[in-house]
Amino acid sequence: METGEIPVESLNGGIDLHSTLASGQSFLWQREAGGLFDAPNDADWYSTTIPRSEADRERPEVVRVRHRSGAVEWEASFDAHEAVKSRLRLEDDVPEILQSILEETEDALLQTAFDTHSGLRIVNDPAFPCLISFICSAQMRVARIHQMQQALSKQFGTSVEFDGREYHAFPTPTQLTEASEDELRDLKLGYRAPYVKRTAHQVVDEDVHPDDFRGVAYEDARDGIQVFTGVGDKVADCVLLYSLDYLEAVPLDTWIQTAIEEHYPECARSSYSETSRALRAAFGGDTAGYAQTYVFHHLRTLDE
DNA sequence: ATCCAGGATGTAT
DNA sequence: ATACATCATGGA
Repeated sequence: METGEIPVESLNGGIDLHSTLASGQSFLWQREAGGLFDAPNDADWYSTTIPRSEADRERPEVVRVRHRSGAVEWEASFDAHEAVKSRLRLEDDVPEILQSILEETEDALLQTAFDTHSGLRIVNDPAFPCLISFICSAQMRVARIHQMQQALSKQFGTSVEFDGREYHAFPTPTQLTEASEDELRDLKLGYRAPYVKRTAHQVVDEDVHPDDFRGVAYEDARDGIQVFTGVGDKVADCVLLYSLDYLEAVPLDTWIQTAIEEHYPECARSSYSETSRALRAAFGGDTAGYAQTYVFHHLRTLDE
């Protein structure tokens, strides 16, 4: 086992692992003790797997992290320093980003969301698992989306032992093509089962991968990634924001639509694309996704 | 029971 | 382009 720590407390605004990993951005982490959505304990470890390479079925790597005295501590099956920095976007200067957003829009909701959830960061998930996660997200609650991804991993992913425990990698595209629609429905994917199966086949048979859109102009990438079955504007934005490095993406889900009605009615337009442009501008442009993610998490947790 | 959850698809207009 | 029904599932 390799270990390390990455200082984050005063650097780039620190991190709240629970807010970051259980706020409906990523569905690929779990808590070592207890359910991901149970009340958090300060010293909890959060674990996930990392594909070793593009090749299918190679033994995946395992990493776990916790927040300790001003640092992210990690333990892993490999030297995970760069992977942890990348997966948690530890190089984002979050205070600078949030302050920059507030300079453009002096807004009580944003201010409250930023203050209430200090340490919330945007994640950087691997693209295919992120794509499947958000295809499954349609009309589903956060906890159940997470449950579905864990079920997919246990059923179809490669299992690997680390530090005496068994972990399950997210299935590769090929592994998912070998799942039948009925098997996917047995995992409670419902009508999303054929979307997942068809998307996996697109990756394998048509040689198109969500990573292919990395670097394409934002709106072109959002349109382009909708070639995958089950991906519309909103899911496309989630994949761009939480996996492909597009911090300007502002997924317009039901919570954000309500927020527009109640807080930003001047941003409402007749199409997703136009509303997205207006809200993106209101949320400070290039890093608008940070504002979106804070508002989403804030509104969704108001009753707690 | 009825409504809703990080919506998308197929079809008709 | 836009409007509508339809698609599973479980919790409130």
